[in-house]
Amino acid sequence: MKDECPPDVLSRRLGYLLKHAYVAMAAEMDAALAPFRLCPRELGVMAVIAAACEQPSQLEIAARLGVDRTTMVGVIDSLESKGYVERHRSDRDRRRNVVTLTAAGQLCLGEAEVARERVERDFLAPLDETSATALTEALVTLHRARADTDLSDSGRVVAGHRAATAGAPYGGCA
Amino acid sequence: MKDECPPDVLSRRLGYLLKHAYVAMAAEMDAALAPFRLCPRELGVMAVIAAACEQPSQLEIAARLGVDRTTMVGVIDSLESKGYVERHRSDRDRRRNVVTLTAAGQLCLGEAEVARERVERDFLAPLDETSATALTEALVTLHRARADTDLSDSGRVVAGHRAATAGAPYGGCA
DNA sequence: TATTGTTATACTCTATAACTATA
DNA sequence: TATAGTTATAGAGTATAACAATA
Repeated sequence: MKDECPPDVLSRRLGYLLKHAYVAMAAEMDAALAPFRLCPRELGVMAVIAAACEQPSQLEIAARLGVDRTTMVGVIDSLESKGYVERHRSDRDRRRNVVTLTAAGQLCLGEAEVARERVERDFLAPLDETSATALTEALVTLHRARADTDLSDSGRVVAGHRAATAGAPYGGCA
Repeated sequence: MKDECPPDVLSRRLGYLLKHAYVAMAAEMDAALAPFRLCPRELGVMAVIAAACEQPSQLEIAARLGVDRTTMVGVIDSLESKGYVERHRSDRDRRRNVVTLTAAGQLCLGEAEVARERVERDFLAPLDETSATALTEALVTLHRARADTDLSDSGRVVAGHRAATAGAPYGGCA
């Protein structure tokens, strides 16, 4: 087991750090949500539904999460098969599928959100409170800055997102 | 275009923020490295080779980057086809493929690293210097904490990494 | 018997295009 | 003609298992 000469070629690179932070968080979130038969994306869908004033359609949910509408079909299928959501044809516009939480879905959402918050707390546990807050605030600032520039560039919030994620978790190689 | 009622159901969630920060960074890195015919992972491989005291084998490079040795074969194939690296059988142990940078590879690495640093600077541009430093330091702290616990848990640095990334960039749904 | 590199295979996730129905 | 949902297909990326050469 040989040690590296410069103690860290990679662990000072922002891309490397972000990637590994994200992967570690995703793994812990997957594990924490497994008892609820949910993945992080499904929890996100349910949270979006619960937070919306008017009941959102599949397309609106997809847009807010930055996923394709064809992908959303499967996510809703999965949630519906578990009894957490229901599809209803909109009366106003019969093309739209309005998605609502069932009672079981609302109950599950509440418990799963507690689990999610615990994962986030545990994840930040190695940091003191000042650093943890600074990290979160910095990420929020970066997220807002990116949302602004994306909007001014193309009018589409998720522009650039799709291309970057095409089957390539870490950035596809040639 | 309807606005959400609570201004941000998702953008206060740590998982969401980390995911989007990583995806945005990966997209910009991909674009910045494209002129060099490199992807971020390939740049990482070259950086690891350049930083190692003794010339590393494919397996050692793979271990340091946390990727499978079967995946490393293709990465080295790609770099070799571009003339950036060469494979040599180790004299000491003829099973090992020692990977070295070519002159073209060293030149390319130097220029690509400049591009990478520019991407990282641009990415942090929306933050003041204090926040940018705090973000980086927090990520380093979290990374080290995770490396420590992984080591004490199983003796394997990349434990948990593999399972989390199996074909599921954002955490696979059932 | 264990390790390194390699290949082949299967699986997951995503995007693209095409189809249906509604507007 | 355009939009919402759906389906089928193809593509990228990874892990798994099996194999050859070497230790």
